[in-house]
Parts: sequence; structure tokens; C-alpha cells
Amino acid sequence: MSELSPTARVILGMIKFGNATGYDIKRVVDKSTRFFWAASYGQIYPELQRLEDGGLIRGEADPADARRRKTYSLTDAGEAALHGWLTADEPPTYELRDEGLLKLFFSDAMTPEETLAQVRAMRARHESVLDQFRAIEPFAAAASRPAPHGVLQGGLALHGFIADWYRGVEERLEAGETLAEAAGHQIPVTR
Amino acid sequence: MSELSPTARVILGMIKFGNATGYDIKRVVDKSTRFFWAASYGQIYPELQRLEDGGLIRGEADPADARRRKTYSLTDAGEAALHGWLTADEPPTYELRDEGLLKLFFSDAMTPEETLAQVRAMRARHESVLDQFRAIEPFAAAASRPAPHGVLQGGLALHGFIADWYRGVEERLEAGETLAEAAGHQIPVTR
DNA sequence: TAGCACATGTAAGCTGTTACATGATTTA
DNA sequence: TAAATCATGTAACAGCTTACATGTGCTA
Repeated sequence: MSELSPTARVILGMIKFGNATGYDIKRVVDKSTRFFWAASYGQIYPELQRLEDGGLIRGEADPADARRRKTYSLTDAGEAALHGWLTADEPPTYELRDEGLLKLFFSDAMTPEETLAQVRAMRARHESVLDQFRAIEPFAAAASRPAPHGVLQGGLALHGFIADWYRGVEERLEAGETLAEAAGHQIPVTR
Repeated sequence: MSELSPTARVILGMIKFGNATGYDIKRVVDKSTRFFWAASYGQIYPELQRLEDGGLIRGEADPADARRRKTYSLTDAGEAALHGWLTADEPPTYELRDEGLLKLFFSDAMTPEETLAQVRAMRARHESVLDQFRAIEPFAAAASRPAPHGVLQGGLALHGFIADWYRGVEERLEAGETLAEAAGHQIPVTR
């Protein structure tokens, strides 16, 4: 049994928890996993087809429904594939693309003022993510299954930490320190 | 002037700071920016060609050098493009792909023991990144330009925070809490 | 009845990795 | 002299986004 494609991983999980149509999956992904696992229609619909061809999901089109909506569910093979992936011991993918960090990496080619402006933009970005998370939180807390709310807590902690870290760097840059000095003085603690 | 392609952004920066060949750029990227901005030969060499065609860089092949090495430098247009990108006020790209978080998101389909095993693997991953950063640090600290060391400090803080956060979650999971409970009790502080 | 949400799908194009091909130079 | 490193490049393929095409059902 070959590995699940990246998009297949979200799809199987989403179907497992009752998000049964491609449209549904997209809608839920855009409100939840997109912060660490995005998916677009261009990936979702072809992948649903492949998963059905491969026997991991089964699609049913209700003929009474005038909308040509196709409702998917996991087959036994699909359940097994999902659980196999969830419990696999290969190191999980972790990939980051952070343009702000790249700019800071090259910030010896900028003035301190220009660097400060970029740091501010980076902090704003993470604050905005925090705002989105806070807007989602009541729904996550009230949801029937608890794990997503746990992940959201992690996201709040993470982006809160990053925003705080940038705030500290900003203050030190404003006081005239270099980026390296400012970054070196930031000491994180978890309690 | 159209936007710099993702790989063009690292390339211009790297050339600016004296990494003059495709091979060089790849080597340095793999020791530094790859944690937040990766690049492969399949991107680098064609992009060097395009940048030269576009007049942002100039390549020189030393005929006395038996190795067919091509040494690049920034043209005035290239300097301007680099600086324009560095100081642009569009919100910088921030993309994360974290398979561990996706598994936790779906962990209601796992037993507590299986979830714990995944959290341990995630922590191990970040600890391993920390080890790599610590190995790099002396070189970053001794480098001629200071900004990369500042970024490394940020990386140490970030992955240290994440590893600590997972350690806390692990302990609470071991004590029998659910993921949502364990995550909710973790309170981050920066000082 | 207009507009929005529901619903599925595809085509074009960009970005990226992996693996291979080729050959020179340096070092053990 | 063998192996590692330096050095450039390409072909095949995987993955992803954006934009478009098409049509239904609900609601103000």
C-alpha cells in the first residue's frame, strides 16, 4: 500500500469526521487546518476521484437531490489507511516558508529603520493570525470532538509567543540595538 | 518590474553577500535559510539563467579556470530589485506545513497512547532542529555580517518554545489528560 | 428576481524535488 | 589512484494555486 498523498491525508480525516462532500471539506479546511495544512479545489476533487478509484472512499450521489452532490464515506480500507497514517512512525513533515525571516537574514543590506519596518510587519502578521484564532475559539470549544480545540490552543500559544518575541525585538531595535543584539537578548520561558 | 520569483529572492541575497556560484548558493542555503526558505539545484540553475537574461545579475566564466565555474554579481538593476523586495510593504509570505499538527487535529481517531507517541515524535523533531541550530551557532556568531546570527537566535527561541510546549503536553497526557485539556493548561510567557 | 451560497469540476501555469548525466580538482 | 568535493545542468514528475465554466437552491 503506497503512501497517502498530502491532500489525501486531510481528505480521509475530514470524511472520517463527517465532512462528506468536496465542497464541505474545502469549507472546513479553510476554517481550520489551513494554517498548517491547506488544500484547494484543484487538489481536492481529483484526489477524491483517485481515492474512490483506489477503494479508500465510497461516493454516493443521491438521485433525489437535484444538486449533483456526492456524499463520501470511508471504506474499511480507508479507515485502515487513515489509522495507519495517523500512527505511522516516520518523522512527520515540517516545512516552513517565512519570507520575513528571509528578509531579516539579509537585513545587513537594509538600514535599521527599514529592518524595523519589516519586523513590525511580521508582528502584525502574527497578531492577525491570533485575531483569527480568537474568533474561531468559541466554535472550537463548543465542537463535539475535542482535539481540534487542543490544536487551536497550541496555535494561540505559538503565534502569541512569536508576536511577543517580535515585540521585544522591536523595542530593542527602537532603542538602537542591532538585530543580532536585539534577538540575542530575548529569553523565552515556558511555565 | 514584475515580482521576484521565490527562488530569485534567496539568490539575489546570496549573491549580494558574496556567494557567487550556483553551487555556493546551494551549499550556503542548505546550512542556513533552508529552515525557512529552501532551494534546490533544479530551481537555482534555471533561475540564475533567467536573472542574467533579465539583467539583474551578471555572470563571468574565468577562462583560466579549468572548472567551468560561473561567478555572478549583482548589476545595478539587481541591487535595486533586491532592495525593493527587502523594503516592500506587501505582507510577507508565511506558510507552514506541519503533518504532526494535522495528526493531532484528527487525534480523536487515535487512542491516548497513540496520540502520546505522535507528540513525542513531534518534540523529537524540534529537539533535533535545536541540535542543528546549536551546531551552527558558533559559526553564525563569528560570521562577518551579524543579521544571520540574529535570525538563528530567533530560531533557537522558536523551536525551544515549541519543544517545551510539547514536553508540557506530553507530561499532561501521561497523567491521563486529553489533548484538549493538556493543551489548554499550557501557559506561555516571554520575559 | 437578484444575489449569494451550494456544488463539482478542469485547464493552465508555476514551483518544487529527485535523480541523473557529466566532468574537473583536491585530498587521503 | 580512489574517493570525495567542486561544479553545472536537465528531464521527469509531483504538488499546488488560480481562474474559469457550469448549474442548482435559498433568501431578501
